[in-house]
Amino acid sequence: MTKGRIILHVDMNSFYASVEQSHRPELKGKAIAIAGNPKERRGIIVTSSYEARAKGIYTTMNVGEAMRKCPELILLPPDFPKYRNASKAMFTILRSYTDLIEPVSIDEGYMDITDLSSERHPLEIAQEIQKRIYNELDLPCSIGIAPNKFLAKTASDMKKPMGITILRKRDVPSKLWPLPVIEMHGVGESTAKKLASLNIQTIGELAHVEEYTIRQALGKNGIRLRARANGEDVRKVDPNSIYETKSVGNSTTLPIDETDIQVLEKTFEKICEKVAERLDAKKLCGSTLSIQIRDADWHNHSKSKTFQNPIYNKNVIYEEAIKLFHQSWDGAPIRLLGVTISNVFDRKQSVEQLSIFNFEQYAKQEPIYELIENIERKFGKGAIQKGMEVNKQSYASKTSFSKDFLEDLKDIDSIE
DNA sequence: TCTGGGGTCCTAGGACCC
DNA sequence: TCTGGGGTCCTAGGACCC
Repeated sequence: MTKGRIILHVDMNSFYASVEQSHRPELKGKAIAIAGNPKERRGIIVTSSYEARAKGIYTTMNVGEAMRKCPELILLPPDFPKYRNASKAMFTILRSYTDLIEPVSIDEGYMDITDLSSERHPLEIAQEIQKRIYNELDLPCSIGIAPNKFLAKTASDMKKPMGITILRKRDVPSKLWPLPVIEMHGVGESTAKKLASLNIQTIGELAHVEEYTIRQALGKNGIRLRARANGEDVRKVDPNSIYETKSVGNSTTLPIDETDIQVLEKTFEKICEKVAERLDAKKLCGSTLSIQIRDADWHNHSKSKTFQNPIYNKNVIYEEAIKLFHQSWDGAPIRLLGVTISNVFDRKQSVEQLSIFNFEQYAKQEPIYELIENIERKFGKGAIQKGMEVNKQSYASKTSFSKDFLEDLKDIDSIE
């Protein structure tokens, strides 16, 4: 029997819009929205104030349409550094209570306050946190208090803005079960449709569905959703999850559905540069590269390749991305292009994982001396000169460095 | 209501190994 | 010569979330 936990979910209310209003008080009480460039088709509403929402403005809405619907709407371009600062300040307040904090996005996070609750009532703690975020940062938030993450998240959603909601396990039948299943986190349009075909409309009906039935329809995910519908969730609050990046990507919607290869290649160049920049900032590299293509009808295609050695250099990423693109593009107009590096890990570890097979990929990214140094650090001094042998199981064969190899190294030097 | 850009996790089939 | 079952890795695509 595991001990019961007390989890808070802190959710900032219309975060970007609230940050703007806190910086410019004259915007308070007005319909404002953070949006991309209205002249471009990718100009959409990212966040809007509650005043704007009251007039029918919602996230992903096209800016042009939003202005038609609400002519007095004040549009602001996103200012991410500003939002990141506000986010940091918010988490600093949370961290003054416990280190058991798991940020899930820029504007929300979980706290495990089990150990604090022996001295103070959780509600009192939540009230103080909410008050501090409001008084010190001038930002509203909602907080959910529950025995697990799912219920805490659900609770924080129940009263907005500036709400605090307690959701106990015993409240599940009365408060959760009557709600339509689409309200549940983890249930989107597609899952709701499948559930509807099983005659499941409410969370209560999902909670009581037969195991075999739900597994047939939704697999492992169905079993998990059913557990959540019963208020069960065993996930721990994990403070390290933010440090465990799985992938780094960048994508862009083109101004028009594009077929011009020169424009597409230029776009890839920019995207790859951004990906490389962000990998640099995080000191990461990754062994899998994928490209995304979205066509005019919103059909997505992806092509990916996994390399023996990790990549991170912008030129290498670009070269390989273009190769994948030419292998998969049929010439149809393209709406969106994207590039993602996954299977990422710390660049320091890349020496450890350095494979001599197909190592040119790696060599192109490293100044020549650093490469030799890395190889010798891993395989011992003089390894290259000796023409060492490396056994690679998956190929069940051996290879060795030769004089030719060393000649090749010289050429690689010319690559920036 | 016609949809940006950042992600995560899951599934299913095929290749390959033991 | 024809055959099983388990495990891992890779690829393509889908669903979901903020």
